[in-house]
Amino acid sequence: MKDVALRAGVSRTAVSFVLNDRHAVTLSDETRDRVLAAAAELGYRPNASARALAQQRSDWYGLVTEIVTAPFAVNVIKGAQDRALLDEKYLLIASTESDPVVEQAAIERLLEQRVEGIIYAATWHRAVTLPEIAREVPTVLVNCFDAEGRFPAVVPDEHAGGRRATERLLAAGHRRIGLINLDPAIPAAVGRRLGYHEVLREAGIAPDEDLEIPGHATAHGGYDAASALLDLADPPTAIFCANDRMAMGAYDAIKERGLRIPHDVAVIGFDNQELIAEYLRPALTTVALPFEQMGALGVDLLAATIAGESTATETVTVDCPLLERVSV
Amino acid sequence: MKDVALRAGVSRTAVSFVLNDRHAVTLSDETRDRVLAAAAELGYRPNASARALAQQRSDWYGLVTEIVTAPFAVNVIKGAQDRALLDEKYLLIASTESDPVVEQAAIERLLEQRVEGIIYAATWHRAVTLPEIAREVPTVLVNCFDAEGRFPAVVPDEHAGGRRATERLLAAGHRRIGLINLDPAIPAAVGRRLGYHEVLREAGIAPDEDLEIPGHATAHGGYDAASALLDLADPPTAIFCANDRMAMGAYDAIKERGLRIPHDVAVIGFDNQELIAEYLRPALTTVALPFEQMGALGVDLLAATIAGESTATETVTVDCPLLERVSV
DNA sequence: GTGAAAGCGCTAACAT
DNA sequence: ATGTTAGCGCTTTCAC
Repeated sequence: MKDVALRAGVSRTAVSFVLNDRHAVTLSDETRDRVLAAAAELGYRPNASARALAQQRSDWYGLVTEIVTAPFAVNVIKGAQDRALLDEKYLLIASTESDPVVEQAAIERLLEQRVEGIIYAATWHRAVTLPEIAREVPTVLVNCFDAEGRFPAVVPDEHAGGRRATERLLAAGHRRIGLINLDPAIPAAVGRRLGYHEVLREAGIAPDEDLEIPGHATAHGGYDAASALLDLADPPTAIFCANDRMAMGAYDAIKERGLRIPHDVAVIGFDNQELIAEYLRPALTTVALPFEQMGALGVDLLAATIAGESTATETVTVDCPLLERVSV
Repeated sequence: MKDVALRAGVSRTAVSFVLNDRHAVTLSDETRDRVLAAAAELGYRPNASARALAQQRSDWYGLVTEIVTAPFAVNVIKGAQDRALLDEKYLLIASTESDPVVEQAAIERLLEQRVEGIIYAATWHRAVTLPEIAREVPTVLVNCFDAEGRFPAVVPDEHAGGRRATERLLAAGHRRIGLINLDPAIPAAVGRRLGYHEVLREAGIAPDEDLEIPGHATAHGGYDAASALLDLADPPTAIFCANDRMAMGAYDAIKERGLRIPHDVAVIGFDNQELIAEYLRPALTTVALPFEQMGALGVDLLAATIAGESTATETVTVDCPLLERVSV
């Protein structure tokens, strides 16, 4: 920076002002141009650490997540990263491996880097408990929530998603709609099922216990559950699978019986796991979990929290859009 | 830090030494303990920026990749991150969106953060040309290579992978083996095909042009190609699909004809795209692209390059292991 | 509009 | 074994 000042024939102060677009003092355009030219010629590149030190502000957010398993995580990261960049904030990504010890160490590292806040993202919607040190800095939850509501959070609207899927099937003329659900203990299963019931009732259809199976959340589980459903004396003409992997298995069960999708049996999924939903034949209509958007909203919420514009316990609910393909 | 020194009743120098495990000077264990205790009590946390400034060393590597599309990217990130952590280096992840402008800006940002080196990872194996500024700092390529060989790189051994898949099919007794390949212009297609030919010839089987189809790299493409293959007068008894998505489509074509996998037709894939390979029914035997390992090796290579232990143009080739499931 | 000067938190000679 | 001291590159206040 000294070199730039020298070359432009001005003070370091002036350089600093120009480079940071400060208008506290007025600089002539000519001076500005000279400084900028000098910086360009010298290939000057500000040193982020020095700036962070001087300003006592890192311009970083930390994003902690179980990066391992999840194609989902990458979408949250992307959404958060893009949004953060708009504010010229950068994302430090730390993975927890779903291991409390690793997690603690990861957060510790973020704090050493003096992140201004933390976004804690889960790969499936659930309650989490953060290690105490996460409180040292503003923290928001994405796709998860604090059991005691101590952190702001952004979560998907499972309930509305369940409604949406069911409504779509109803709109296609189905009246006997099966539900292959997830582990009944998790928020996704509860919410989606609730929406399903609600919509059925509103349509004057009494939910039929036989049509609901809490499946094992894999293709195999979906296959087994769909087989059971299809072998019913009065089988459903449509199946709402609470995730795409199970829908994948359901496809096999349906095809095995010589039935056609969607002609004989309509299928609707949940998650929009693109590799599956898009490439299944026929392509799967499904309700999307908007991870990217959740990541972006997480950053928004974090920024608001840091700015003190958000109540400590605000929960943002985000809509799960329906992706129409051809399985309904 | 001053506070810690004060509390421990020693100099800041001593604190710095203890905290950094320096043995240049010998400190009594008692002093060490006192310092450590004071640091713990005060909840002292070193400031990474300050340290980076003072040491002129950031302890960071930059990882640039097209984070968007790829479930693959996440594995490279994981491998690189874990490996970097072993050296107490951290990863700054920047996404390019496959857009040169974004890419340039991303690298610029990394350089401002004074990363010590850059790992440039592609989501599919190909030649790339890096922006000039990437040369300002040691850079290695992962899953891609510089057309002019100016950067060290780690790439998968497509050729060996092609051999491995073909050998597996041969071992299962197949003699008529179809190949549904990728776009013939890309390294993956060239290498895998080469391996396939080689192994066939070694087994005394003349490659049959009819059995080779350059497919469109989607489930649809795989379906079409497999259909063509199966409708041949003398159809293959096994199909080597150059990626798992096409294998997914091939499954449909096979099942549609009332044939069973692997009994009537064996299928082997490539990529080990877990969502597909694992959940397909029957689960797909496939050759894995070891992204995680490539990420780790990328970090190794970068470390070596920085240390001056690597020739500028070294290319590390990494093996693609066979994952046995049940489709062969 | 400019320049001097202090300071951000830490490291590392060097002298003691 | 400990203290002193001079930076690292930048920001920011203040007097000019």
